Amino acid sequence: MARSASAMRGQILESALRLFAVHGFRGTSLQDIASDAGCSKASLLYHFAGKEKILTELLTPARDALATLLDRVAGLEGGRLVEETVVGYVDLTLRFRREIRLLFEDIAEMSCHQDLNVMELADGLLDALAGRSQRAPSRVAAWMVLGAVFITSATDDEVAPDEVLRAEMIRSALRTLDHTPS
Amino acid sequence: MARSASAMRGQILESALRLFAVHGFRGTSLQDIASDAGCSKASLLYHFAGKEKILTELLTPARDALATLLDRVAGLEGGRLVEETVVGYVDLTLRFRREIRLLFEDIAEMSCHQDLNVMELADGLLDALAGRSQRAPSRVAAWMVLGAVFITSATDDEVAPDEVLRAEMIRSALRTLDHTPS
DNA sequence: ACCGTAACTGTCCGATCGGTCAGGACTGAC
DNA sequence: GTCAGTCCTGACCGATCGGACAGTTACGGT
Repeated sequence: MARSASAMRGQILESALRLFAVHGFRGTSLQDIASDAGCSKASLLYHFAGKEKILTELLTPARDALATLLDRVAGLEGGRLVEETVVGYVDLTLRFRREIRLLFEDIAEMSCHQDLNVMELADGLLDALAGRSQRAPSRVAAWMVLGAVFITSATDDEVAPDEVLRAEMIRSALRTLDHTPS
Repeated sequence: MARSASAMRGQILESALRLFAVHGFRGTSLQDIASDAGCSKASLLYHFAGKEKILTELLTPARDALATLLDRVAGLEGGRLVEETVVGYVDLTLRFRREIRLLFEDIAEMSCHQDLNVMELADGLLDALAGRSQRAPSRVAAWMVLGAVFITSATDDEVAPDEVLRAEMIRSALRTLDHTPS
């Protein structure tokens, strides 16, 4: 029995992060976390005020890191601003990969579980976007376009009128893919 | 009372799509849908074998449209392939905007509900990525980079080694933002 | 040795949710 | 009129989940 407060807390957070990243937040019960961490459910609620507080504590470091990045680039402008922001943001997402994954797991599980097998189609789309290339740069760029268009289309309409949004999404996507217009 | 089978079914699907897009799939109960559609929960389960079947029927048109697109570009290659795929994919996401939104609502709700207010930070990040510009093209491109990096970092590691992934994400993101390296 | 306190647990609870079921209401065919 | 079949419902059920609480165990200071 981990008789140190911080030891058990750490164990709980570790188990929660792993389980959340596999089954999603809503798909993981307190009992699941407790079993994995090797303690009782009541012990969870002794260390954390509630299930959401566990998630909060899990995501706080990422939030703080993002805030720090924004502070750092606050004084910059022009090319330096964009470059520093992009590099910082990429590094940040890679560092907090598991945290981001847990946010997506609910979607992934939802898309797969149905009879409609979306994953197979996503592979085909990825292939086409990469121009059937298997090279890593092409694959990465294809993934980025897939995610970019997907998220942007879910954006509030107020960002841009539909026609502008459409045109810019297409142009930006082609730029991402390093596609020189014919 | 809609005494026609198809009328009630349509009403249920419409209510479900709207509620799912606001509260997410898991955040919407059968009772919620029934109340909104103006029928009993039991009536839902008369028309649909289960909650998941409602989601399936809601997402099937989008799935089919994607499959059709992939079929259409199956014979193409090179520049034509990429262009057709991008345009088709963008049009498709815009057409099924609400369906996509429902997939993201679980994430959005999770990110907002906490004390950690991520949305405010996301605004700041968007601003920086857009180089503080308020022009629609810059804003759209910034949104795309935000989504692209976010999703790609959650990707399976097998797509590319971390260092390659990092370098390509940065380069692709800067291309997306139409940023000419200094 | 004693005691206060932190760490931990078993047990119970209310709420909610997805789903079942027997039966009522309506409609069209004959 | 009646009968079959579709449409719809109220009531109920089992399971699960997040959370509350009283009580127990272990430990550190004195």
